[in-house]
Amino acid sequence: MFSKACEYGIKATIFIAQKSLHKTRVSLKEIAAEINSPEAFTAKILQSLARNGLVDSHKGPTGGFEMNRAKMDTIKLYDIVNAIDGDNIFVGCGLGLKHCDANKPCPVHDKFVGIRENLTQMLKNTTMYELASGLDIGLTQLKR
Amino acid sequence: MFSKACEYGIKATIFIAQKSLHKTRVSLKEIAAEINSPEAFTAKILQSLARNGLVDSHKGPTGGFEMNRAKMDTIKLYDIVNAIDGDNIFVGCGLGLKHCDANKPCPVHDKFVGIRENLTQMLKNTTMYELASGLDIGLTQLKR
DNA sequence: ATTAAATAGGATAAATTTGTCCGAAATAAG
DNA sequence: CTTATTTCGGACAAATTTATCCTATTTAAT
Repeated sequence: MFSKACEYGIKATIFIAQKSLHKTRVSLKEIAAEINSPEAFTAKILQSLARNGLVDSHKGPTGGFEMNRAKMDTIKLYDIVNAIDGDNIFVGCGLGLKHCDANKPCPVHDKFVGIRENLTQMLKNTTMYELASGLDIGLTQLKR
Repeated sequence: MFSKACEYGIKATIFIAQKSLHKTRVSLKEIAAEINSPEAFTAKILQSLARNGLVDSHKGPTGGFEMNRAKMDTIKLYDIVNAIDGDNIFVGCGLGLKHCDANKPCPVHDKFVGIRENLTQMLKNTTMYELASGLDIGLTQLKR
């Protein structure tokens, strides 16, 4: 459903947010170890998220990644997915047609409308804070 | 959501089924032209679907692909997707974890359960006949 | 039998995604 | 100021997906 890059990006962001709940900055190394992802590849994804303002990064010793509480409430899962995989999953045709809509639908158009809407709304309604909290209290996991 | 191969496979199968409604066999060339797909690549996909018994193929002059009415009613969109892309989209973890379930859920597990179930049920409930009919009466399209 | 038309299948190539390497830039601390 | 630590960013490499090419096999028709 999501690209590998997006999976890593989501997991990394949730972990960063969880640590930020405790005012702790995390390094790339810690992140990659925690979410079990290739370090250099994860770095690329985090750079992109940082450039897009979805996480904050700091260079130098004691540097690393963090996310303030305001962002945790503002930024939705949707924003992470959209930043990494783009909006094709939200708006594109299920069969890859360029011009597919209610007027000129592909054979699966109507079948997909509802599911896509559910997915989009779910992602748009899910805050990073919510995901970080669940992880923080041990309700959810990022490994295995 | 689906791989390119899967998109081509779905479109090709629907077209084959539609033509079979009129007892007409279609060649690879016609299929690729109709669904706007690379011919040789489409051939690979159709070979695989034929090996799996999802479409019937015939060699030689007047040969081509077809699907009898019984299969149209039996075979679901689910079967096509499963044959080409496998079952990861139906059963795999949204974040790619190997061991993610209700007991040890990833942060998005609960959020995805419903959506995934909707998708699976929809694909399992959609027959090739239904899709072929919609195309046949001009309600849907495979191009553009 | 011969021919032509069609799918089957192996080998290969191109494109994209995933992953690695290394030097540059920033910055905290002594 | 120097050093060590960390992210940044470009170039490169590997793996996977997508796409092509060519020959073999099957089969209908003459």
